[in-house]
Amino acid sequence: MARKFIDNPNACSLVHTMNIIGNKWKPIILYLLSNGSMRFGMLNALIPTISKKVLTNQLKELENDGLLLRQSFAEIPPRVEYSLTEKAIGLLPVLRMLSDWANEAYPEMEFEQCRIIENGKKPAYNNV
Amino acid sequence: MARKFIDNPNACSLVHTMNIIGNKWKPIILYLLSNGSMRFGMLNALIPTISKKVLTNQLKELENDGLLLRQSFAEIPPRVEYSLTEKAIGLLPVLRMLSDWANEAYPEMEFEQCRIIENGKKPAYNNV
DNA sequence: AATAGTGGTAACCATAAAGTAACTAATGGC
DNA sequence: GCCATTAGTTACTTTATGGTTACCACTATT
Repeated sequence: MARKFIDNPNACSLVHTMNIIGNKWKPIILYLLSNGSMRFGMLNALIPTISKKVLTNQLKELENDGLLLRQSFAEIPPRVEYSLTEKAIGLLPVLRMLSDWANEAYPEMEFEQCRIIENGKKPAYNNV
Repeated sequence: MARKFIDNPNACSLVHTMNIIGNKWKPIILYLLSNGSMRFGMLNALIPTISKKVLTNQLKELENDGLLLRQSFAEIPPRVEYSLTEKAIGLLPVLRMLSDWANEAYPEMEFEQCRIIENGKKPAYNNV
């Protein structure tokens, strides 16, 4: 009877990290918040290809995982500010390394602007 | 008329990296290959919760992105060895940081063994 | 003659993730 | 009275991802 799990502590913490940040939008969100807090609408403007529904959802998950602080102000119209927690700040150098790696490993690519999914097709990444 | 792309070089190379390794299986595969080459069947045994179809597919994508070398030997029964390229080796310290981060950020968790999806439910990560 | 062993592939199905459009609450300004 | 504003939510549809089972090729062994 075969094992039904991965039996390796390092692989497992890696899996855990990837479960938290390893998707299409979360690293971008964290990166954009690295210079300070930002409102929902601003995040949506900087990532124009994400839908509001999904952005809401990603922010909620990041908050639940302890990476984001959500501050809601009792104003009309509403104002909500998102900022990084200490946990997330500890991740920033790693994110930086991930992006540096792409620049080194794929020097022929120019990462000026990127589309994130256009018309439901891959590539999720595309130079413009 | 709104932008349809993300206008930030650092975010874009980050997106690119995550498109390459930011999914459920790829970081594990790379990690397992960090000690040397390995056969298809061995990878499958060490990641018992992945299906052959998906493993094949992930290996193919990693090969296409220049992270894996695939060596097929003309033997019966067949033997195929996968190993990391230089590009992938450059990624290992980053993977290590990702896993270290999880250990620091979530000290209450014990990453001994993990299940990767059970019965189609999250959590994708689960202590046993 | 049947079976085991390896690294797949094909057809088909289930689930998860993401997208779209319309809608809401509460207030200020015209 | 009407519209704009913001941060969402809801219901519904589409796309992507992953899983299951069966099958293949080729040889050695029983």
